[in-house]
Amino acid sequence: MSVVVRFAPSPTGFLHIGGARTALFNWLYARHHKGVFRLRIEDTDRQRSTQAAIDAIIAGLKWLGLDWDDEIVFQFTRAGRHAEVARELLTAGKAYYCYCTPQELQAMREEQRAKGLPEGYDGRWRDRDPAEAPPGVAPVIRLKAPRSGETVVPDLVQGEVRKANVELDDMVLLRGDGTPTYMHSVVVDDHDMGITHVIRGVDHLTNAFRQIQLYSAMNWALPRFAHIPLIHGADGAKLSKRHGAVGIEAYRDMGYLPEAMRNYLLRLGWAHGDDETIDTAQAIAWFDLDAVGRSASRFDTAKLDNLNGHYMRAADNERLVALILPRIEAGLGHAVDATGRGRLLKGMDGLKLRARTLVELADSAMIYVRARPLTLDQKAQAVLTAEARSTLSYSVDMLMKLTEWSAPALEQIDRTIAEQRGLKLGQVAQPKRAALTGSTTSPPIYEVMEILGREETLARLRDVSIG
RNA sequence: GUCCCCAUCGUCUAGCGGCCCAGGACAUCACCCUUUCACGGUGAAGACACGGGUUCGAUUCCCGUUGGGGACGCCA
Repeated sequence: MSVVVRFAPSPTGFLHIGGARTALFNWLYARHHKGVFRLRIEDTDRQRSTQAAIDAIIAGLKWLGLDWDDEIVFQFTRAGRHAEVARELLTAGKAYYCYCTPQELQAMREEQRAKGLPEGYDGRWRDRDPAEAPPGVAPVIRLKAPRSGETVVPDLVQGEVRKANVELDDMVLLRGDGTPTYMHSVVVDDHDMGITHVIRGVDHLTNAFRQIQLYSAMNWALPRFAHIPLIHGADGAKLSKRHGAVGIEAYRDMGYLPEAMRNYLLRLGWAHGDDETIDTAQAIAWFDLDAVGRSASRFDTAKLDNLNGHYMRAADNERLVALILPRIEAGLGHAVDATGRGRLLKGMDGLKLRARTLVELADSAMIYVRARPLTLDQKAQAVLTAEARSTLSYSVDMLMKLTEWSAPALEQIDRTIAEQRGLKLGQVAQPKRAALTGSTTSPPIYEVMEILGREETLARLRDVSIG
């Protein structure tokens, strides 16, 4: 049997971390088994579904590099089919009209809770004659679920989870206005789309019981279920707006690489021995559901940062420059010219070794494109004492005589100066760093000088030297 | 409240009865490398929630307690 899985988000918000991980697991499972990964937008809630959310979800998946097969299925367009199945059930006596008003149901729940009973619809219209229907109430169609015995979810991750049927009530298939509920559409669509494996968050586990009852009523073969654990915030609570970034695109904006995100998300709830850095090709080769754990995990930015640093170091320099250029130009207030771009490209090797996010990378890259005179930060100013500035002006003289403008030659000059003046190399180099970058930390300063070029280097040095 | 699930270092996890006085990674600390900061290297500190069983032997199996999470909509 070839594998067909789906990611089925509801377009009521952006693609959050949990959804992204669910999508990733589905995608990996499909790719590993050479199956099909489908995307279905669950937009049956017309009030809350928005085009903006659909766009955000699609953009998020694309950014993460999770490509889906076939056309996207929009659940709402299938409402006719959903109603058809509900009517079929009605005809077969496996579903019935329920005329309860929302207020009535509300009162029912309150009473049950007060008595400590499990909450749910009590089935009062199950066998009642529709002739007794109160006027003016548009009935819903409910599934006539079994009242005894138990329903079992055979789950690839959770094992066999069982629940007594008395705990389950007759779920609504079609609303009073004739539109299908989520519970009903999911089953019909998964069946019609030939879904073989339903991989989703454990928050859907209890839904699975009711959905299985519907599969049984229709005599449809059950898909395999795999309910994966949830991702919590650093404080252990459910991921929410309080934790800052919620949408996956926020992580893109914070400067994370999609491959780093994939690797990080993969390791949340799934492991392959002691392996940590797992690229996508390796993940596809290794991923399977049997290695998915059952306990929830917390989102840890520090580890994401570390992984991101790793993938940035491995990333192509041209790609990195392209990624940070918009941010750099925004900071500058104007476009970066060819000279600047050339410097950025040459500087990448030194820069990317020191950054954990693209934002940090862009910030540190500013040293190559900033206009003179540079603004010096506090520490840089402290380094540039009168003595340091005079040493600097001496080095300007030395540098002007230099014929070969290369990092090794530039370093040799400072070694000579240090020796002449009885200073440590750092005492000569650090003022240069301050003058050339406006800061006390940067890539190796001779590398910076080489990339900046003779003219720019000398100009920046003169800006702060004395004499 | 009812039902379901979970429980190894601060975090992510390995472990599927003896190889474990528990391994790796991130974070932390120290040292090395070094013109700064990183990277890299070496090392340190750091966990089987608790209580009962089962067993010759439990982190691993069973029960309970505690703690955490999830679900209880004509939302998805």
